[in-house]
Amino acid sequence: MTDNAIDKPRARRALPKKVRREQLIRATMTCIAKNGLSGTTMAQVTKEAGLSLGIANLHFESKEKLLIATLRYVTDEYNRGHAELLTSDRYQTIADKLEAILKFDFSAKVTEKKKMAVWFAFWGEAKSRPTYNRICSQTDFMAEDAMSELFQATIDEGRYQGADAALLASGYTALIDGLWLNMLLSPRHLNRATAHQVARHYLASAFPKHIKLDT
Amino acid sequence: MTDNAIDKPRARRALPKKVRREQLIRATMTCIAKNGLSGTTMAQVTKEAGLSLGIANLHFESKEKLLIATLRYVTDEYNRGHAELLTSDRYQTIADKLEAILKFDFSAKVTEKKKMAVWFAFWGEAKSRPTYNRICSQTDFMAEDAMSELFQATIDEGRYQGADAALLASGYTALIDGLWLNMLLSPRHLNRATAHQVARHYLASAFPKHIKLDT
Amino acid sequence: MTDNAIDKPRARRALPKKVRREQLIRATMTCIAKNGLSGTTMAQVTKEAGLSLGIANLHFESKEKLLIATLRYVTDEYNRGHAELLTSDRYQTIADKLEAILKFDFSAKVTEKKKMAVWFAFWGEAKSRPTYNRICSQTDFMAEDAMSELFQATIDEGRYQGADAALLASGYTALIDGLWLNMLLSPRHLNRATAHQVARHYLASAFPKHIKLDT
Amino acid sequence: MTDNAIDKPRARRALPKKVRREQLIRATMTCIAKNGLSGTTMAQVTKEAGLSLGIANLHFESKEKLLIATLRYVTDEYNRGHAELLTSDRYQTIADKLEAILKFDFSAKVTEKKKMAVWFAFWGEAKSRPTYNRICSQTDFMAEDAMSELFQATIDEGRYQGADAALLASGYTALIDGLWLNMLLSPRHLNRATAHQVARHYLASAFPKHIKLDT
DNA sequence: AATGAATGAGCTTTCATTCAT
DNA sequence: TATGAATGAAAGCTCATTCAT
Repeated sequence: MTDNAIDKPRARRALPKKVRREQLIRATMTCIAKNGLSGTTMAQVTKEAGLSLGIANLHFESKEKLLIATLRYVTDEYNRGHAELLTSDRYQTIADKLEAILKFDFSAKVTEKKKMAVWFAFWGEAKSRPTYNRICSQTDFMAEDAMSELFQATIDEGRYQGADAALLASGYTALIDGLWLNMLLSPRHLNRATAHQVARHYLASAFPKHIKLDT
Repeated sequence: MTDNAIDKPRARRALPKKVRREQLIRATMTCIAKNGLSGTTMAQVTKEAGLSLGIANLHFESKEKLLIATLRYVTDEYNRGHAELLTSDRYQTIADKLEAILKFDFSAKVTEKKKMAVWFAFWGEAKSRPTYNRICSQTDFMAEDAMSELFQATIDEGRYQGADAALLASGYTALIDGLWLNMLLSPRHLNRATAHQVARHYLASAFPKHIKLDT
Repeated sequence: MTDNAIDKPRARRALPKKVRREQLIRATMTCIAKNGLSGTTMAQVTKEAGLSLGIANLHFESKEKLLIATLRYVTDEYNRGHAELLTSDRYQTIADKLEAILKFDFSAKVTEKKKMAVWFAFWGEAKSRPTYNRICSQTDFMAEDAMSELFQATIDEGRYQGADAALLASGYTALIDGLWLNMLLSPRHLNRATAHQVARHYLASAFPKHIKLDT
Repeated sequence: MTDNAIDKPRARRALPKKVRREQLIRATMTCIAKNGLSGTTMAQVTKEAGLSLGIANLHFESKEKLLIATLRYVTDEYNRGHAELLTSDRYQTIADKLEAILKFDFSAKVTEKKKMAVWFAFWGEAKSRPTYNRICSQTDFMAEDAMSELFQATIDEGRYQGADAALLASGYTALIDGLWLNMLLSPRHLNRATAHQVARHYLASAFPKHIKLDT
């Protein structure tokens, strides 16, 4: 109702499907952040988008599909960013890559309130919704697997005795999830900088030769 | 004694009330775990409890209050257990206490699926529901504060150079939250034993003199 | 909205399920007669019954089930009446029974406008709705079979040469259906008495020894 | 000739219009047969016709008008065929004409499933839709009147004592309607040949000198 | 003349809540 | 205290119709 409703009065302008879809997904994100998953109605979403009630069903068939598209929008973005970063040859050293990951995981884009709100709203329902669970879990698995590989390379390079890449990756993933959750719900108590530092500590204590505490 | 005799008539009426409330709260937990927060209806809950539809409103006034009572039931139990453990003089050493905390946080009782499902269901909605947020956050804060104190004592005792108790507590809390979340949603991928081990690693790497890896 | 809404203002009186169901079915019949099948809405039906909107779904689960219950109410009544008549030992002779059938098929109760309207409303949709088709067809089949038997007995008794009971029954059923349809839609052009006479002619020309034209 | 040359530019525009209308009407018939009257949507009809959604409103103004045009298409065709047949001087004798009527009423063209489905779909709603009723009834009246005349001629010619042309016509019309209905809804139980035979019996028993049973 | 994205009234359905019993 | 039939606001969805292109 605020940002997106630029040309409200009788827009009636046919826009490309992709544009409308994104418009609606963004409105959905705003509504979920504001009112939660169950508190989000089609009427709200379309009003937020400055469009008519029927449009959401026209482009997404059902509320459920709109919600899933919204979740996918957020997870895909993360997955893409994460994968790009890990496969990029921009980073000369493993240490650089680890730093980049940390930076990415606590970047403004990734930790945008709206996105994290969407993320956790779905996670909260995931126990009873296999589809949500699948999408959320898959994102976690992919990230964890990728991190596990990177950690193994780090261990090999640094000759860290007795370090277990899989276990460390499991911990890193959980730590990130937990930090995001706490940042989202108690931003005054845990801000981005602190959360970043906490995660850095985790890596620094595992890979002291690669990650230093003072940035 | 006379106390009992006097109280009995009252107790007869008072006890059932408490029993009914707990009966309904337990049914609510089951329903939330099965159908999610928004998918839980008064009809389901009362059926699950084997009671009549009207009873829930009679004892809790509204669905919202029943839900909050259910959340409180879970968080209170954790808080009580956690506080008891930390203030107990059962544990001779700090190391024992740290071990006890780990054991507690991954005990069968605390990580019971039903309870964690309730926990995260409310967390998912917390962004848009101040009341839920308050209850969930408060639990986290209390735990984190207590852990911070314990970690400080550990640091003092172990003369861990440059260790930051608050930061470690922040990380521990986030890690626990993240591990619970992953245990709940991907139990096949992360079981209790592994999660426990991951958390132990975290503490072991921070306090190597107190926590050893091989248990 | 007229007949049934006797105690409209806040009835709130819990009535036996059977009573409510019949109340709703009768209201549905009225609405179908007035507005057609597709023109009948839950809001109309419940208003007609003088009840609240939600009540229909409470007692019938869905609109579709209410409609089917309404159809069944009409067909069952006909089936029961027809079967009773044919198995009754009230009638001394076959001729009496044939007369009774005629009388029944054009009785005020059977040819009540509301009922015939319901009947044909469903018949009109039956082509695309297997459930409607099944119920309507079954009613026709049962009547036709019963008539075929009765006609055979008539033929045997009257020694009507070359008469085919099945064919006559097929014709009688079709004739009745067609007469009802025309009575319903053009009551000024075809009234009950005339329709009755037309059917009587049909039987009289087939079984002149049993049925006479002048009644 | 010059006529053609002049008309062509006009014809080019005029013809497509008529073609489009018929194209849409045929698509509507298919949809009604498949999905019923209420189940037929503009989107379906235009898709079935392979045209764009907006086109139906362009050519028919509203769905209601398209539906009525479709009904008229079917009834007009019947009316025209019936009238042509009755006024034709192709038939030498009254008996021939009666035979021709029978043949026509059970011809493949008239009893085409799609057409009968349309017919009865409208009949089912006719009780609550005066326009539908008028069109359906008028068709019946016209046929009945014409048959009444023909039957009178038959009676006169055959000197059938006590026969009532109007009553017989009323019965014939109802019988045809009923047979069509049963053919449509239970084709396995009543096929065209049998229905034809039933109707033949009706005429044969009324006019034995004109219509014989063995064809 | 043709398109199809956009609109929004109107429908069925759900369900927290009420209250006569 | 307990019941569950009854209520009605609010939700998702459908679809005839409109109109910029």
